[in-house]
Amino acid sequence: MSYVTIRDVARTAGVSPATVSRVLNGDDRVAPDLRERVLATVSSLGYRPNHQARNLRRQATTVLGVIISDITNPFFTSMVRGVEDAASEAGYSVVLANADEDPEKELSYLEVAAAEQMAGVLVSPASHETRVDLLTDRNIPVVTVDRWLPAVELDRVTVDNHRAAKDATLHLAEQGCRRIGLVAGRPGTTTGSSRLAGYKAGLEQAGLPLDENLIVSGGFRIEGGREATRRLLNLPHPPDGLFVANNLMTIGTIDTLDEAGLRYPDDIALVGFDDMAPILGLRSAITTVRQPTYEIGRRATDLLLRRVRGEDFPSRHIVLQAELTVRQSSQRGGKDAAAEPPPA
Amino acid sequence: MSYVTIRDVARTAGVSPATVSRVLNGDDRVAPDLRERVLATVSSLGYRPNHQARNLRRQATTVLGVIISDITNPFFTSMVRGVEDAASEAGYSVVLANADEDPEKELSYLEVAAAEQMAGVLVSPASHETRVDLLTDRNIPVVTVDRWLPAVELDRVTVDNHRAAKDATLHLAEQGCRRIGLVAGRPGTTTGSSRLAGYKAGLEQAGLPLDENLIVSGGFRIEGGREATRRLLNLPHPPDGLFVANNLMTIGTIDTLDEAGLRYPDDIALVGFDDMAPILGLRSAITTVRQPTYEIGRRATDLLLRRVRGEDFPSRHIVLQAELTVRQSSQRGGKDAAAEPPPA
DNA sequence: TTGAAAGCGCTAACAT
DNA sequence: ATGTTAGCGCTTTCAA
Repeated sequence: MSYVTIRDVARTAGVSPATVSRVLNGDDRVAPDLRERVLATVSSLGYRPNHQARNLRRQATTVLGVIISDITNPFFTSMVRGVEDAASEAGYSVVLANADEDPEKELSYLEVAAAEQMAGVLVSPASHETRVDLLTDRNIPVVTVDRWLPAVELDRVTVDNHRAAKDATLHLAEQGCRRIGLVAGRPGTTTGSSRLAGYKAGLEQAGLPLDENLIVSGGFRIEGGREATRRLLNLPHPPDGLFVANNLMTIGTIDTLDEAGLRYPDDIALVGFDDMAPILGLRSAITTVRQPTYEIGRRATDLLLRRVRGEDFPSRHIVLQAELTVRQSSQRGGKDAAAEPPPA
Repeated sequence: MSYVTIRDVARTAGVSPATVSRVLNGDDRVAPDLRERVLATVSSLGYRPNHQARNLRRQATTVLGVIISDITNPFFTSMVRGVEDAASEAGYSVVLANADEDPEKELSYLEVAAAEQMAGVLVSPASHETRVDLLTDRNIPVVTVDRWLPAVELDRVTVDNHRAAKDATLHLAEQGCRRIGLVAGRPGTTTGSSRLAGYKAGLEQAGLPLDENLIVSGGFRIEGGREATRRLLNLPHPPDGLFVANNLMTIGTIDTLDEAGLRYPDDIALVGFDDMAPILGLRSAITTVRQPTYEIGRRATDLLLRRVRGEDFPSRHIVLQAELTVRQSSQRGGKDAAAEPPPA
């Protein structure tokens, strides 16, 4: 209401609004003296451009949206670093929205992104029903990260969840586990089902029987991990190894094992998915499948920016590799396993 | 370009744009049959309002910004939950920006917030020089959270850092520590200096001498905590107790202590600031000062929304209490201290 | 109760 | 090289 507009600058500098606009947008053909005068006026008046107006006129923004399924998960916050670096190099800014694994919240943020005409959006879908069409219908490019939508043909960046889960399962089998339990992820997400499928493939390749009782979902949340682990421990034939399908659930699992007085790997071997910043990798020494989180963010953003710039190409599926990092929690029988007991 | 505007709806429904606008904004005085027709057309055409245009006209948005100083810090992500709940109840959406403790990044997000004309902004300032004037000059309400700006009179929500740090220090003294080290926070933040001051006050009250060598800054980051702890351990007279001024640094400290083969509380008593989601409180059993993160987010947002709605009142300083939660890492001499050694 | 018209701040086509 | 003008999509007086 009472702030400086491009008109004010123009009047004060004694030029037309168009000239001010040109200077501000780096248009070459403006006389040096005028440019000088405009710039001086801009800073003396403290002029700040109004993006809403600019965007409305240009029909384009330089803001990228990231709709995250759970902001308390370090996987995403670490990924965001990669997004921000890639975006800021290209002159875009990034705003985040937290869907909190709630399809309704997610929907409302998709609507915000559409209504705000964001230049492009990165989504980690909370379900298979995620309404990305709200964006694509408006020609707003979308790239899915981490998870993807089977029903929609879109660019995506993921890790090879199937292989990683199979590796983890095989590793447990190699350590001598015969009954490997799975604390599974959220049903209705591709990560959840790929890791489940990889687990099954691992069992098969190891020649171990599949026991459905050994599979319990923890919904990718800490509390879910806790409950799922309790259920598994209370089984008539409890597992001798555990593969936990994400980092948050691993926290819940560790806590439950401690509660039950079970030690890993001695009483039960343990492999998690995703590091927890450096935390899980620390003194807890949990074997985990490590994802290249920063890289995921960068690659997804690079892809998104190409779409934003109007490039047209068949949809790309970038699949990065996740690596099993073996630490103490899964190493059985080795004399090193209990070599360095953490302080009480 | 090729999407549905209010004009299209108007034309198709056989009314004027003004009428469509009225229906969409819940204006009473529209004939029921027209309202009916408009609504039907809106959904059949798949019309979505363009916020940029609306905001430009109204000179107001319903988006709140949160500029976070470090998104990988669970303190902030947990706080954001409170922000989102309070905002969505009031019909506002929330976008986050990560300043990453970098004043330049922070500045660029302040500019984004101003240019996007956000309704209000929550800021946790990265330094004392944070340019909130970019917002306040445009009459965009700002509330600072966690940290505040001494040079600017603004609403703020913080915890009583001085008292909390004093309590932590006194607790260590009571456990028999005579040389209490401080892994201090970022200089140039109020949290950093309040916790430092509280530490000094605690020493004084405990009758312990102040030794400047025992104070090393870790800049609120994991790596900083690691380095600061190393420096403290290498002192000619190393500390027998450690107060670490935030959660990320506590991770670094724990790691360094482990590396050095030092056990806590046996070799050195340890108190951290902020829980790390539930992680630090888990089997690591670190004594911490716990902040009411969710509450901080809620209260700050409630305050911000009152300003957004135009309420005028003297600037409020809400100070919440942080509580010392005593766990094993600081309890010396007690027989319980090493009762439950975590599994290797 | 409804419509016509103006204008939010900016940019871009057109004119000079 | 610079200015004039129109208009992005929407809301809101004002008039009818």
